[in-house]
Amino acid sequence: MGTDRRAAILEAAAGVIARRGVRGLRVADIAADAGVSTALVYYHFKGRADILRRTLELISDRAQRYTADQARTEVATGRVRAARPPRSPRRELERALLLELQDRAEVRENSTAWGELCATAVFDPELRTALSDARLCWIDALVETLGRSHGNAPPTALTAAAERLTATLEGLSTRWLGGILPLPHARELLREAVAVELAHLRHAT
Amino acid sequence: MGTDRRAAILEAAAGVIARRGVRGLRVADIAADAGVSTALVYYHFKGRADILRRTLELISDRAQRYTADQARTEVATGRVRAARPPRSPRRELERALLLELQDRAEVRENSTAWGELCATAVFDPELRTALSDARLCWIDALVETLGRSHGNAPPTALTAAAERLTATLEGLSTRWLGGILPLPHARELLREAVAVELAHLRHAT
DNA sequence: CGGCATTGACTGAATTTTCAGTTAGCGTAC
DNA sequence: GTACGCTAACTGAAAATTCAGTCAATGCCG
Repeated sequence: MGTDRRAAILEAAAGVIARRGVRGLRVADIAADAGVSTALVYYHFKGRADILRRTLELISDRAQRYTADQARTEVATGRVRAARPPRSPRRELERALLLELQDRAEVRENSTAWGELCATAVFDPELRTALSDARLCWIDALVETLGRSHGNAPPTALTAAAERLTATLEGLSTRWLGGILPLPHARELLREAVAVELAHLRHAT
Repeated sequence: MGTDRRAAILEAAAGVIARRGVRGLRVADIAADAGVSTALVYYHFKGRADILRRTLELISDRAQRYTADQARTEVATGRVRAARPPRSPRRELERALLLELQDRAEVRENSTAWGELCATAVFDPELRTALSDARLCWIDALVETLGRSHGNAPPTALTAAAERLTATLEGLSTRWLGGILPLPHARELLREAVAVELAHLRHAT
Protein backbone atom coordinates (compact mmCIF):
# COMPACT_ATOMS: atom_id res chain seq x y z
CA MET A 1 0.00 0.00 0.00
CA GLY A 2 3.09 2.19 -0.08
CA THR A 3 1.85 3.60 -3.39
CA ASP A 4 -0.60 6.38 -3.77
CA ARG A 5 1.04 7.02 -7.11
CA ARG A 6 -1.73 5.11 -8.79
CA ALA A 7 -4.33 7.32 -7.21
CA ALA A 8 -2.28 10.36 -8.14
CA ILE A 9 -2.36 9.24 -11.76
CA LEU A 10 -6.14 9.03 -11.72
CA GLU A 11 -6.47 12.41 -10.05
CA ALA A 12 -4.16 13.81 -12.68
CA ALA A 13 -6.24 12.21 -15.42
CA ALA A 14 -9.37 13.87 -14.08
CA GLY A 15 -7.52 17.16 -14.00
CA VAL A 16 -6.23 16.86 -17.54
CA ILE A 17 -9.67 15.92 -18.80
CA ALA A 18 -11.11 18.96 -17.08
CA ARG A 19 -8.41 21.17 -18.56
CA ARG A 20 -8.05 19.82 -22.08
CA GLY A 21 -10.94 17.43 -22.52
CA VAL A 22 -10.96 13.76 -23.34
CA ARG A 23 -9.93 14.59 -26.88
CA GLY A 24 -6.91 16.42 -25.64
CA LEU A 25 -6.00 13.77 -23.15
CA ARG A 26 -2.53 12.41 -23.83
CA VAL A 27 -0.99 9.80 -21.64
CA ALA A 28 2.19 11.85 -21.49
CA ASP A 29 0.21 14.76 -20.04
CA ILE A 30 -1.26 12.65 -17.30
CA ALA A 31 2.20 11.45 -16.38
CA ALA A 32 3.65 14.95 -16.37
CA ASP A 33 0.78 16.22 -14.27
CA ALA A 34 1.21 13.44 -11.75
CA GLY A 35 4.96 13.97 -11.73
CA VAL A 36 5.57 10.49 -13.00
CA SER A 37 6.95 8.70 -16.05
CA THR A 38 4.63 7.62 -18.83
CA ALA A 39 5.80 4.06 -18.36
CA LEU A 40 4.44 4.05 -14.84
CA VAL A 41 1.04 4.84 -16.19
CA TYR A 42 1.23 1.67 -18.24
CA TYR A 43 2.56 -0.18 -15.22
CA HIS A 44 -0.59 0.64 -13.30
CA PHE A 45 -3.14 0.66 -16.11
CA LYS A 46 -3.88 -1.44 -19.11
CA GLY A 47 -3.88 1.48 -21.51
CA ARG A 48 -5.58 4.70 -22.41
CA ALA A 49 -9.01 3.14 -22.56
CA ASP A 50 -8.54 1.61 -19.14
CA ILE A 51 -7.53 4.95 -17.70
CA LEU A 52 -10.64 6.50 -19.15
CA ARG A 53 -12.86 3.86 -17.61
CA ARG A 54 -11.23 4.21 -14.19
CA THR A 55 -11.39 7.95 -14.35
CA LEU A 56 -15.10 7.75 -15.06
CA GLU A 57 -15.43 5.69 -11.89
CA LEU A 58 -13.47 8.28 -9.95
CA ILE A 59 -15.60 11.10 -11.25
CA SER A 60 -18.82 9.30 -10.52
CA ASP A 61 -17.60 8.34 -7.04
CA ARG A 62 -16.79 11.95 -6.34
CA ALA A 63 -20.24 13.04 -7.44
CA GLN A 64 -21.70 10.36 -5.26
CA ARG A 65 -19.66 11.73 -2.40
CA TYR A 66 -21.09 15.21 -2.84
CA THR A 67 -24.62 13.98 -2.49
CA ALA A 68 -23.76 11.46 0.20
CA ASP A 69 -22.06 14.17 2.26
CA GLN A 70 -25.11 16.25 1.73
CA ALA A 71 -27.51 13.56 2.88
CA ARG A 72 -25.32 12.64 5.82
CA THR A 73 -25.13 16.21 6.97
CA GLU A 74 -28.90 16.51 6.84
CA VAL A 75 -29.49 13.33 8.77
CA ALA A 76 -26.85 14.17 11.35
CA THR A 77 -28.06 17.66 12.05
CA GLY A 78 -31.61 16.41 11.99
CA ARG A 79 -30.79 13.92 14.71
CA VAL A 80 -28.68 16.15 16.89
CA ARG A 81 -30.87 19.18 16.90
CA ALA A 82 -34.28 17.78 16.40
CA ALA A 83 -35.70 21.22 16.91
CA ARG A 84 -34.30 22.49 13.59
CA PRO A 85 -37.18 23.35 11.27
CA PRO A 86 -37.39 20.85 8.39
CA ARG A 87 -35.97 22.19 5.16
CA SER A 88 -38.68 22.96 2.64
CA PRO A 89 -38.85 20.44 -0.23
CA ARG A 90 -38.01 23.17 -2.66
CA ARG A 91 -34.85 24.11 -0.76
CA GLU A 92 -33.83 20.51 -0.48
CA LEU A 93 -34.20 19.92 -4.19
CA GLU A 94 -32.43 23.14 -5.03
CA ARG A 95 -29.48 22.26 -2.86
CA ALA A 96 -29.16 18.81 -4.33
CA LEU A 97 -29.04 20.22 -7.86
CA LEU A 98 -27.00 23.34 -7.14
CA LEU A 99 -24.22 21.17 -5.78
CA GLU A 100 -23.18 20.74 -9.41
CA LEU A 101 -23.08 24.45 -10.07
CA GLN A 102 -20.42 25.81 -7.77
CA ASP A 103 -17.23 27.72 -8.38
CA ARG A 104 -15.10 25.30 -6.38
CA ALA A 105 -12.22 23.83 -8.34
CA GLU A 106 -13.27 20.32 -7.43
CA VAL A 107 -16.80 20.82 -8.67
CA ARG A 108 -15.77 22.60 -11.80
CA GLU A 109 -13.30 19.87 -12.61
CA ASN A 110 -15.86 17.22 -11.94
CA SER A 111 -18.53 18.84 -14.04
CA THR A 112 -16.19 19.43 -16.93
CA ALA A 113 -14.95 15.88 -16.87
CA TRP A 114 -18.50 14.63 -16.65
CA GLY A 115 -19.53 16.63 -19.68
CA GLU A 116 -16.57 15.30 -21.59
CA LEU A 117 -17.34 11.76 -20.71
CA CYS A 118 -20.96 12.21 -21.79
CA ALA A 119 -19.82 13.59 -25.11
CA THR A 120 -17.34 10.79 -25.59
CA ALA A 121 -19.92 8.18 -24.69
CA VAL A 122 -21.95 9.07 -27.77
CA PHE A 123 -19.29 7.33 -29.83
CA ASP A 124 -18.10 4.76 -27.33
CA PRO A 125 -20.63 2.07 -26.36
CA GLU A 126 -18.44 0.86 -23.51
CA LEU A 127 -18.66 4.18 -21.69
CA ARG A 128 -22.33 4.39 -22.50
CA THR A 129 -23.57 1.72 -20.14
CA ALA A 130 -21.59 3.02 -17.20
CA LEU A 131 -22.81 6.52 -17.85
CA SER A 132 -26.37 5.36 -18.26
CA ASP A 133 -26.27 3.66 -14.87
CA ALA A 134 -24.88 6.74 -13.21
CA ARG A 135 -27.61 8.90 -14.67
CA LEU A 136 -30.40 6.54 -13.71
CA CYS A 137 -29.07 6.47 -10.19
CA TRP A 138 -28.99 10.25 -10.12
CA ILE A 139 -32.55 10.47 -11.38
CA ASP A 140 -33.73 7.92 -8.81
CA ALA A 141 -32.27 10.00 -6.03
CA LEU A 142 -34.15 13.03 -7.28
CA VAL A 143 -37.38 11.09 -7.61
CA GLU A 144 -37.01 10.02 -4.04
CA THR A 145 -36.52 13.58 -2.88
CA LEU A 146 -39.51 14.69 -4.91
CA GLY A 147 -41.57 11.85 -3.53
CA ARG A 148 -40.98 12.97 0.02
CA SER A 149 -42.82 16.20 -0.64
CA HIS A 150 -45.17 15.25 -3.47
CA GLY A 151 -45.84 11.60 -2.74
CA ASN A 152 -49.42 11.94 -3.92
CA ALA A 153 -48.41 12.91 -7.45
CA PRO A 154 -48.36 10.04 -9.96
CA PRO A 155 -44.92 8.36 -10.08
CA THR A 156 -44.56 8.98 -13.80
CA ALA A 157 -44.98 12.70 -13.18
CA LEU A 158 -42.23 12.58 -10.56
CA THR A 159 -39.91 10.74 -12.91
CA ALA A 160 -40.63 13.12 -15.76
CA ALA A 161 -39.89 16.11 -13.55
CA ALA A 162 -36.62 14.55 -12.39
CA GLU A 163 -35.61 13.74 -15.95
CA ARG A 164 -36.32 17.27 -17.07
CA LEU A 165 -34.47 18.80 -14.17
CA THR A 166 -31.35 16.73 -14.72
CA ALA A 167 -31.46 17.48 -18.44
CA THR A 168 -31.82 21.17 -17.71
CA LEU A 169 -28.98 21.02 -15.24
CA GLU A 170 -26.71 19.40 -17.79
CA GLY A 171 -27.63 21.96 -20.39
CA LEU A 172 -26.97 24.84 -18.02
CA SER A 173 -23.75 23.26 -16.88
CA THR A 174 -22.52 22.99 -20.45
CA ARG A 175 -23.22 26.65 -21.02
CA TRP A 176 -21.57 27.65 -17.78
CA LEU A 177 -18.46 25.66 -18.50
CA GLY A 178 -18.51 26.94 -22.06
CA GLY A 179 -18.23 30.40 -20.63
CA ILE A 180 -21.39 31.83 -22.14
CA LEU A 181 -23.48 31.73 -18.99
CA PRO A 182 -22.23 33.32 -15.75
CA LEU A 183 -22.47 31.02 -12.78
CA PRO A 184 -24.91 33.15 -10.74
CA HIS A 185 -27.25 33.36 -13.69
CA ALA A 186 -27.06 29.61 -14.22
CA ARG A 187 -27.87 29.04 -10.57
CA GLU A 188 -30.78 31.42 -10.73
CA LEU A 189 -32.19 29.71 -13.80
CA LEU A 190 -31.93 26.35 -12.11
CA ARG A 191 -33.64 27.59 -8.98
CA GLU A 192 -36.49 28.86 -11.09
CA ALA A 193 -36.64 25.59 -12.96
CA VAL A 194 -37.16 23.83 -9.66
CA ALA A 195 -39.87 26.25 -8.68
CA VAL A 196 -41.60 25.86 -12.02
CA GLU A 197 -41.54 22.08 -11.88
CA LEU A 198 -42.77 21.93 -8.32
CA ALA A 199 -45.63 24.27 -9.11
CA HIS A 200 -46.57 22.02 -11.97
CA LEU A 201 -46.44 18.93 -9.75
CA ARG A 202 -48.72 20.57 -7.22
CA HIS A 203 -51.15 21.51 -9.94
CA ALA A 204 -51.09 18.01 -11.45
CA THR A 205 -52.09 16.38 -8.19
CA MET B 1 -17.25 30.17 -58.62
CA GLY B 2 -16.98 26.93 -60.55
CA THR B 3 -16.07 25.06 -57.38
CA ASP B 4 -18.49 23.47 -55.02
CA ARG B 5 -15.72 21.12 -54.01
CA ARG B 6 -14.96 23.31 -51.06
CA ALA B 7 -18.55 23.10 -49.90
CA ALA B 8 -18.49 19.35 -50.44
CA ILE B 9 -15.51 19.10 -48.11
CA LEU B 10 -17.37 20.94 -45.37
CA GLU B 11 -20.46 18.78 -45.84
CA ALA B 12 -18.24 15.74 -45.59
CA ALA B 13 -16.62 17.12 -42.45
CA ALA B 14 -20.00 17.55 -40.81
CA GLY B 15 -20.86 13.99 -41.72
CA VAL B 16 -17.62 12.56 -40.36
CA ILE B 17 -18.01 14.50 -37.13
CA ALA B 18 -21.52 13.18 -36.70
CA ARG B 19 -20.32 9.65 -37.40
CA ARG B 20 -17.05 9.50 -35.50
CA GLY B 21 -16.91 12.62 -33.37
CA VAL B 22 -14.42 15.45 -33.41
CA ARG B 23 -11.77 13.28 -31.91
CA GLY B 24 -12.28 10.65 -34.59
CA LEU B 25 -12.12 13.23 -37.33
CA ARG B 26 -9.26 12.49 -39.70
CA VAL B 27 -8.54 14.77 -42.60
CA ALA B 28 -8.10 11.72 -44.80
CA ASP B 29 -11.64 10.63 -43.96
CA ILE B 30 -13.08 13.95 -44.93
CA ALA B 31 -11.27 13.79 -48.23
CA ALA B 32 -12.39 10.22 -48.89
CA ASP B 33 -15.96 11.12 -47.99
CA ALA B 34 -15.93 14.10 -50.31
CA GLY B 35 -14.28 12.03 -53.06
CA VAL B 36 -11.26 14.27 -53.10
CA SER B 37 -7.56 14.14 -52.32
CA THR B 38 -6.36 15.08 -48.86
CA ALA B 39 -4.14 17.69 -50.41
CA LEU B 40 -7.15 19.51 -51.74
CA VAL B 41 -8.43 19.88 -48.24
CA TYR B 42 -5.24 21.75 -47.40
CA TYR B 43 -5.56 23.75 -50.56
CA HIS B 44 -8.92 25.08 -49.44
CA PHE B 45 -8.37 25.23 -45.69
CA LYS B 46 -5.58 26.26 -43.43
CA GLY B 47 -5.59 23.02 -41.49
CA ARG B 48 -7.58 20.80 -39.25
CA ALA B 49 -8.44 23.58 -36.82
CA ASP B 50 -9.65 25.78 -39.65
CA ILE B 51 -11.88 23.00 -40.95
CA LEU B 52 -13.39 22.65 -37.50
CA ARG B 53 -14.18 26.34 -37.29
CA ARG B 54 -15.79 26.43 -40.73
CA THR B 55 -17.76 23.31 -40.03
CA LEU B 56 -19.19 24.88 -36.92
CA GLU B 57 -20.39 27.73 -39.09
CA LEU B 58 -22.00 25.28 -41.48
CA ILE B 59 -23.74 23.42 -38.69
CA SER B 60 -25.05 26.55 -37.12
CA ASP B 61 -26.21 27.87 -40.50
CA ARG B 62 -28.09 24.67 -41.07
CA ALA B 63 -29.82 24.94 -37.71
CA GLN B 64 -30.66 28.52 -38.59
CA ARG B 65 -32.12 27.30 -41.83
CA TYR B 66 -34.47 24.87 -40.06
CA THR B 67 -36.03 27.62 -38.05
CA ALA B 68 -36.01 30.10 -40.91
CA ASP B 69 -37.80 27.60 -43.14
CA GLN B 70 -40.23 27.05 -40.37
CA ALA B 71 -40.96 30.72 -39.90
CA ARG B 72 -41.24 31.32 -43.62
CA THR B 73 -43.70 28.46 -43.99
CA GLU B 74 -45.85 29.89 -41.25
CA VAL B 75 -45.86 33.36 -42.67
CA ALA B 76 -46.54 32.09 -46.20
CA THR B 77 -49.43 29.84 -45.29
CA GLY B 78 -50.74 32.51 -43.00
CA ARG B 79 -50.87 34.93 -45.88
CA VAL B 80 -52.29 32.61 -48.47
CA ARG B 81 -55.03 31.06 -46.45
CA ALA B 82 -55.87 33.72 -43.96
CA ALA B 83 -58.76 31.60 -42.81
CA ARG B 84 -56.46 29.02 -41.22
CA PRO B 85 -56.91 29.09 -37.46
CA PRO B 86 -53.83 30.59 -35.78
CA ARG B 87 -51.57 27.95 -34.27
CA SER B 88 -51.70 28.06 -30.50
CA PRO B 89 -48.60 29.61 -28.95
CA ARG B 90 -47.86 26.35 -27.23
CA ARG B 91 -47.97 24.42 -30.52
CA GLU B 92 -45.81 26.98 -32.21
CA LEU B 93 -43.18 26.80 -29.52
CA GLU B 94 -43.29 23.02 -29.44
CA ARG B 95 -42.77 22.79 -33.16
CA ALA B 96 -39.83 25.14 -33.09
CA LEU B 97 -38.11 23.10 -30.41
CA LEU B 98 -39.10 19.64 -31.60
CA LEU B 99 -37.44 20.37 -34.93
CA GLU B 100 -34.19 19.36 -33.21
CA LEU B 101 -35.57 16.07 -31.98
CA GLN B 102 -36.44 14.12 -35.10
CA ASP B 103 -35.29 10.80 -36.44
CA ARG B 104 -34.37 12.22 -39.82
CA ALA B 105 -30.80 11.55 -40.82
CA GLU B 106 -30.20 15.22 -41.48
CA VAL B 107 -31.39 16.27 -38.06
CA ARG B 108 -29.61 13.49 -36.27
CA GLU B 109 -26.40 14.35 -38.04
CA ASN B 110 -26.75 18.01 -37.28
CA SER B 111 -27.57 17.46 -33.64
CA THR B 112 -24.71 15.06 -33.15
CA ALA B 113 -22.24 17.37 -34.79
CA TRP B 114 -23.62 20.28 -32.82
CA GLY B 115 -23.16 18.42 -29.58
CA GLU B 116 -19.62 17.54 -30.52
CA LEU B 117 -18.76 21.08 -31.37
CA CYS B 118 -20.28 22.35 -28.13
CA ALA B 119 -18.18 19.87 -26.23
CA THR B 120 -15.08 20.87 -28.15
CA ALA B 121 -15.75 24.54 -27.67
CA VAL B 122 -15.38 24.21 -23.93
CA PHE B 123 -11.66 23.83 -24.52
CA ASP B 124 -11.26 25.98 -27.59
CA PRO B 125 -11.82 29.71 -27.10
CA GLU B 126 -11.93 30.30 -30.82
CA LEU B 127 -14.91 28.01 -31.28
CA ARG B 128 -16.48 29.43 -28.17
CA THR B 129 -17.33 32.85 -29.48
CA ALA B 130 -18.91 31.48 -32.63
CA LEU B 131 -20.96 29.06 -30.62
CA SER B 132 -21.98 31.73 -28.19
CA ASP B 133 -23.34 33.88 -31.00
CA ALA B 134 -25.29 30.99 -32.44
CA ARG B 135 -26.89 30.23 -29.12
CA LEU B 136 -27.81 33.81 -28.38
CA CYS B 137 -29.44 34.04 -31.77
CA TRP B 138 -31.37 30.87 -31.08
CA ILE B 139 -32.57 32.18 -27.73
CA ASP B 140 -33.62 35.48 -29.28
CA ALA B 141 -35.78 33.65 -31.77
CA LEU B 142 -37.50 31.80 -28.96
CA VAL B 143 -38.01 34.97 -26.98
CA GLU B 144 -39.68 36.50 -29.97
CA THR B 145 -42.02 33.53 -30.30
CA LEU B 146 -42.80 33.67 -26.62
CA GLY B 147 -43.38 37.39 -26.80
CA ARG B 148 -46.05 36.98 -29.46
CA SER B 149 -48.23 35.07 -27.00
CA HIS B 150 -47.07 36.42 -23.66
CA GLY B 151 -46.07 39.94 -24.51
CA ASN B 152 -47.35 41.22 -21.20
CA ALA B 153 -44.91 39.09 -19.20
CA PRO B 154 -41.72 40.88 -18.13
CA PRO B 155 -38.97 40.50 -20.75
CA THR B 156 -36.57 38.96 -18.26
CA ALA B 157 -39.11 36.23 -17.58
CA LEU B 158 -39.36 35.51 -21.29
CA THR B 159 -35.62 35.33 -21.63
CA ALA B 160 -35.28 33.08 -18.63
CA ALA B 161 -37.90 30.72 -20.01
CA ALA B 162 -36.17 30.63 -23.38
CA GLU B 163 -32.81 29.98 -21.74
CA ARG B 164 -34.20 27.15 -19.69
CA LEU B 165 -35.97 25.59 -22.64
CA THR B 166 -32.90 25.60 -24.84
CA ALA B 167 -30.80 24.19 -22.01
CA THR B 168 -33.36 21.47 -21.46
CA LEU B 169 -33.46 20.72 -25.15
CA GLU B 170 -29.71 20.33 -25.28
CA GLY B 171 -29.71 18.08 -22.26
CA LEU B 172 -32.43 15.88 -23.71
CA SER B 173 -30.71 15.83 -27.07
CA THR B 174 -27.48 14.63 -25.48
CA ARG B 175 -29.32 11.80 -23.78
CA TRP B 176 -31.17 10.85 -26.93
CA LEU B 177 -28.01 10.75 -29.00
CA GLY B 178 -26.24 8.94 -26.18
CA GLY B 179 -28.83 6.23 -26.58
CA ILE B 180 -30.20 6.33 -23.04
CA LEU B 181 -33.40 8.18 -23.86
CA PRO B 182 -35.74 6.95 -26.60
CA LEU B 183 -36.75 9.67 -29.02
CA PRO B 184 -40.51 9.59 -28.32
CA HIS B 185 -39.84 9.93 -24.62
CA ALA B 186 -37.49 12.84 -25.21
CA ARG B 187 -40.11 14.56 -27.33
CA GLU B 188 -42.77 14.00 -24.71
CA LEU B 189 -40.54 15.45 -22.00
CA LEU B 190 -39.85 18.49 -24.10
CA ARG B 191 -43.53 19.03 -24.84
CA GLU B 192 -44.24 18.95 -21.15
CA ALA B 193 -41.39 21.33 -20.48
CA VAL B 194 -43.01 23.81 -22.83
CA ALA B 195 -46.36 23.39 -21.12
CA VAL B 196 -44.78 23.84 -17.71
CA GLU B 197 -42.94 26.99 -18.69
CA LEU B 198 -45.94 28.54 -20.38
CA ALA B 199 -48.10 27.87 -17.35
CA HIS B 200 -45.50 29.59 -15.24
CA LEU B 201 -45.38 32.58 -17.56
CA ARG B 202 -49.14 32.93 -17.42
CA HIS B 203 -49.07 32.80 -13.68
CA ALA B 204 -46.22 35.31 -13.42
CA THR B 205 -48.14 37.91 -15.39
C1' DC C 1 -7.74 31.89 -85.51
C1' DG C 2 -3.69 29.85 -83.01
C1' DG C 3 -0.02 29.82 -80.11
C1' DC C 4 1.82 31.14 -75.62
C1' DA C 5 1.71 32.65 -70.87
C1' DT C 6 -0.66 32.50 -66.56
C1' DT C 7 -3.41 30.83 -63.08
C1' DG C 8 -6.60 28.15 -60.13
C1' DA C 9 -8.03 23.55 -59.00
C1' DC C 10 -6.31 19.49 -58.08
C1' DT C 11 -3.33 15.08 -57.04
C1' DG C 12 0.25 11.29 -55.56
C1' DA C 13 3.92 10.81 -53.06
C1' DA C 14 6.86 12.29 -49.70
C1' DT C 15 8.01 14.42 -45.04
C1' DT C 16 7.20 15.50 -40.39
C1' DT C 17 4.86 15.19 -36.16
C1' DT C 18 2.45 13.05 -32.64
C1' DC C 19 1.35 9.38 -29.58
C1' DA C 20 0.14 5.06 -27.60
C1' DG C 21 2.53 1.54 -26.08
C1' DT C 22 7.31 -1.27 -24.99
C1' DT C 23 11.79 -2.52 -23.29
C1' DA C 24 15.63 -2.95 -20.54
C1' DG C 25 17.20 -2.08 -16.49
C1' DC C 26 17.99 0.70 -11.83
C1' DG C 27 17.43 1.00 -6.81
C1' DT C 28 15.64 -0.66 -2.60
C1' DA C 29 13.19 -3.01 0.98
C1' DC C 30 12.41 -7.28 2.73
C1' DG D 1 18.39 -12.32 -4.24
C1' DT D 2 14.23 -11.30 -5.68
C1' DA D 3 10.05 -8.92 -6.21
C1' DC D 4 8.26 -4.37 -6.59
C1' DG D 5 7.90 0.44 -7.88
C1' DC D 6 9.72 3.07 -10.95
C1' DT D 7 12.27 5.55 -15.12
C1' DA D 8 14.85 6.94 -19.51
C1' DA D 9 14.96 5.89 -23.85
C1' DC D 10 12.92 3.86 -27.56
C1' DT D 11 9.64 1.86 -31.40
C1' DG D 12 6.04 1.74 -34.72
C1' DA D 13 2.13 3.25 -36.65
C1' DA D 14 -1.13 6.63 -37.64
C1' DA D 15 -2.05 11.27 -38.85
C1' DA D 16 -1.15 15.89 -40.17
C1' DT D 17 1.03 18.72 -43.32
C1' DT D 18 3.95 19.86 -47.35
C1' DC D 19 5.91 19.36 -52.03
C1' DA D 20 6.43 19.07 -56.73
C1' DG D 21 4.15 18.89 -60.11
C1' DT D 22 -0.33 17.88 -63.79
C1' DC D 23 -4.35 19.55 -66.10
C1' DA D 24 -7.87 22.45 -67.87
C1' DA D 25 -9.41 26.84 -68.55
C1' DT D 26 -8.77 31.77 -69.41
C1' DG D 27 -6.82 35.78 -71.28
C1' DC D 28 -4.16 38.04 -74.69
C1' DC D 29 -1.15 39.22 -78.48
C1' DG D 30 -0.10 38.52 -83.45
